[in-house]
Amino acid sequence: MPEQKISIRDMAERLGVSPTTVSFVLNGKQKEKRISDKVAKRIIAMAKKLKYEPNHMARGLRTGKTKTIGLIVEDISNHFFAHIAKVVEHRALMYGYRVLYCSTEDNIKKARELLQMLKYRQVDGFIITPTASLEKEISALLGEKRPVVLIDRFLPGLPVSYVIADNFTGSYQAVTHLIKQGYRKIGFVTTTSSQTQMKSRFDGYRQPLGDRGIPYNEDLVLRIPFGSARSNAPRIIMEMIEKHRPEALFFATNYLGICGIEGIKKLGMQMPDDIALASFDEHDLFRLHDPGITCISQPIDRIARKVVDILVTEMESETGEVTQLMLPPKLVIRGSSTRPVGETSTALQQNA
Amino acid sequence: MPEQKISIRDMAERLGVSPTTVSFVLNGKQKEKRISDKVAKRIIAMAKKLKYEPNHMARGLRTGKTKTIGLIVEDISNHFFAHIAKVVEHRALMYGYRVLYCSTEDNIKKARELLQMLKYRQVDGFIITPTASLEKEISALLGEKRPVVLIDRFLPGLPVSYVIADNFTGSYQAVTHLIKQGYRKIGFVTTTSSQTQMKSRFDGYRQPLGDRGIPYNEDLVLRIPFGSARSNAPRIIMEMIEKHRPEALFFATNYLGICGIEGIKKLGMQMPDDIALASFDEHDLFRLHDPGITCISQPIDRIARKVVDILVTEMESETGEVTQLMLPPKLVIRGSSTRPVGETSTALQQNA
DNA sequence: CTGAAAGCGCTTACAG
DNA sequence: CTGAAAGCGCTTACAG
Repeated sequence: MPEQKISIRDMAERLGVSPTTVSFVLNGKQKEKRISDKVAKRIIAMAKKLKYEPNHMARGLRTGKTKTIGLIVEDISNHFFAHIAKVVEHRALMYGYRVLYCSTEDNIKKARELLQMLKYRQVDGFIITPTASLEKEISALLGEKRPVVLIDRFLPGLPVSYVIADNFTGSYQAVTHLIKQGYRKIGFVTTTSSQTQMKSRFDGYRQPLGDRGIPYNEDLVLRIPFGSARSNAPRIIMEMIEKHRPEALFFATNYLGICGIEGIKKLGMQMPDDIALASFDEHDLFRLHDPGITCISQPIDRIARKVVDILVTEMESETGEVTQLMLPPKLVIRGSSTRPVGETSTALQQNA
Repeated sequence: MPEQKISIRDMAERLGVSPTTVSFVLNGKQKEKRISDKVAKRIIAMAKKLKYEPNHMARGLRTGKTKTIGLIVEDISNHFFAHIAKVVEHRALMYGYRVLYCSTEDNIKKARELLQMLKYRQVDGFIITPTASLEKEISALLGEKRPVVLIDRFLPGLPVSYVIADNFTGSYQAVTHLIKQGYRKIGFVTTTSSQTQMKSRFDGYRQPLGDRGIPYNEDLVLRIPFGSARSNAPRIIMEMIEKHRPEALFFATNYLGICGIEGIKKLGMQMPDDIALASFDEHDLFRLHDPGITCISQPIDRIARKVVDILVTEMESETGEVTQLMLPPKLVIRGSSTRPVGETSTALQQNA
C-alpha cells in the first residue's frame, strides 16, 4: 500500500519526460498537444502502477475549480431535505462533483455565514434553499458569475435558476379534495414565512374556497414560526382547534402535519370523524398512520436530479442561462380525509 | 461589495510591509514572531477593511490541512443518520471544521470509493459508519496517521476510537420489558449484517430469553438484507408472522420497525392485542402512531457531539489515543407493547 | 512532438 | 523586529 504521495514531477523524473507532458496526458490532452502514443502509453501505465492521485488542493489553487457543490438546505434532519440531499449527492457524483451540505435552520444570519463559508471554500456552484431576505447575497453571487440554482422556493424578481414543486396546484388539489368530501370549514396551518413556497401554498388553499363559494375565514389560518415548531406547535394547534372547531385542517409542511397529528391525538379526536386532515409532503408517518394521512407528495427525486443537472450545465458551459422549473406534485388520498360513508363524493384510495 | 480577491501580497504592498509579516499577524503569531504592535494593528485594520479571506486551497496546499471532516454514514435519508449528521455538522462548526457527508448504502464497494475520495480531498479526519469487511481500509488510514472515529458500530480488534450506543443493554431492556408484559413467543427482526451493532442487539434479544427460561427459537428470528428492505421487507415480515405467529416482535432498526408496522397493518392485526411490537431507534412514526411504538431511543445528540469532540482532539493533538465510548440508550415504553389489562405487570406509560 | 518556466496564494525556515 | 525566498503540486502560455 503505497503512501499516496506520487506527484506529477515524480513520475516525470522516473520516465525521463517533463511534468508538462505528464500533465497533458493525464488530462486527456494527448491529441490536442500531439504527444506521441509511445510516451502517452508509458505515462498512463506509470500512473496506474503508482496509483497516482492528483492533489486536489494544488489543482484547485491553480484552476480555481474544486469540483465541489455547496448545498444549503433548511434542515437536513427534515424528511424532505434529507431525501433531497441524498439524491443530490448521488446525482452530483455521477458528474464527478462532491457535495458540501449545510442547514440554515431558516436563520438568515446562519444562511449568510454559510454562503460566506462556501465562497471561501470556493465551491464551484451553489444549490440554495433561500431564507427570506437573501436577495442581496444571491445577487452578489450572480454578479460574481457563480452558478446558483435555488430549490424548494425562489426569490421573485431575481434572474436565477430554480427547481420547485408546483405548490399552488398541490394545495389547490388537496383543498379541493377536502371540499369535495363535504368539508367546508377548512383550516390551514402554515409557517410565518411569506416566502414563495408558503405564499403559493396559501393561495392554493384560499383559491378553491372562493371558487366554490366558501367564505375565507382568517380565524382558520394559523401561522406558526419555524423555531417554535418542535416545542409548542402541537399545543398551539390544539388551541386553535378547540377555539374554532374546523372540520378539516390542511398543513403546509410535513413537520407541521406531524405536530398536527400530535395535537389531534392529545385532544382525543378521531380522524376523519372528528376532524379531517391533509398535509403537504410525504412522510412514513403519513403513510402508516391509522388512518393514513392524505398528502401532497412532491417529486423529490426529480427535483433533486433536475437541480443538479441544471447546475452542472451552468458550471460547465457558463452560458448564463436561467432555467426555472416547476414540477407537478401528486395528491395522495388516504383515510384521514375521506368521509366515512362516501357522503359527498367518491373516496378513492391511493396507496403509495 | 469587493471582489474577494485580496491576497496577503496585496495587503503587504499597500502597507509597505512584507507578506511574511502579514501572514504572521493574521495567524496570531504576532507575539511569537515579535511583530510590533503598530504594524500588527495596521495589518489587522487593513484586513478588516478589505474583508480579507484567506485562500483555502492555497493554505491547504501549503499546510496539508483542509479543516474538513469526512463523515461517512450508512444512509443520510434515515432518521438516525440524518440527525447524527445535523449534530455533527453543528458541533464541527464550533471547532471551525466543515463536514463532507456521504452514504455507503451499506455497500462495501461504495464505502471504499468514498474513503478513496475523501483521502484524495485530503480531509483532516474521518467519522465512519463502517460497512462489513472494511478493516483493511481503516487500518490503512490508521497506518497513515489519519484521525478516525467510528460511529454506530466498530470493528473488533482494530485499535480505533469509536462512539456507539450500548446496543446489548438496549435490546436487553426492550425484550425484558416484553417478557415482563407476559409475552413469551417473542420474535426478532434484524438485518443480515453480522456487524457489532447487530450482533449486540441480537445478543440482547437472546440473553433475557435464556435468563427467564424461555427457549430460543430460530424460527422467530428473521434476517432481512439491507437492500431489499424498502421494497420487500413488509411482505417478508408478514409471511413470518403468519407462519410462526409470534406474540411480540422486536425490530433491530427503525426502518425495519417501520416496515413491520406496514406489514402488521396489511395483515389487519391490532397492536398490542394481536401482536406486540418494539423497535430499536426513535422515530416520529413511533411516537405518534396509535398505539405508540415502544422503542429504544439512542442518545443521538450525545453520540454525535462526542464523536466530534474525540476526532477534533485527535486531529489537533495527534497523540494517537484511542477512545472507545459506549453510551446508554433509553427504553421508551408505549402502547404497542403494554398488555391491555395489566395482566402480568405494571404498564408504565412514558411519553417522550 | 516536447520542455522550461511562471504562477496560483499561502506558510515558514532562515537570515539579519 | 522584519523580509527575501523557497516550495506545496499542479496547469498552461510560450518557445522551439
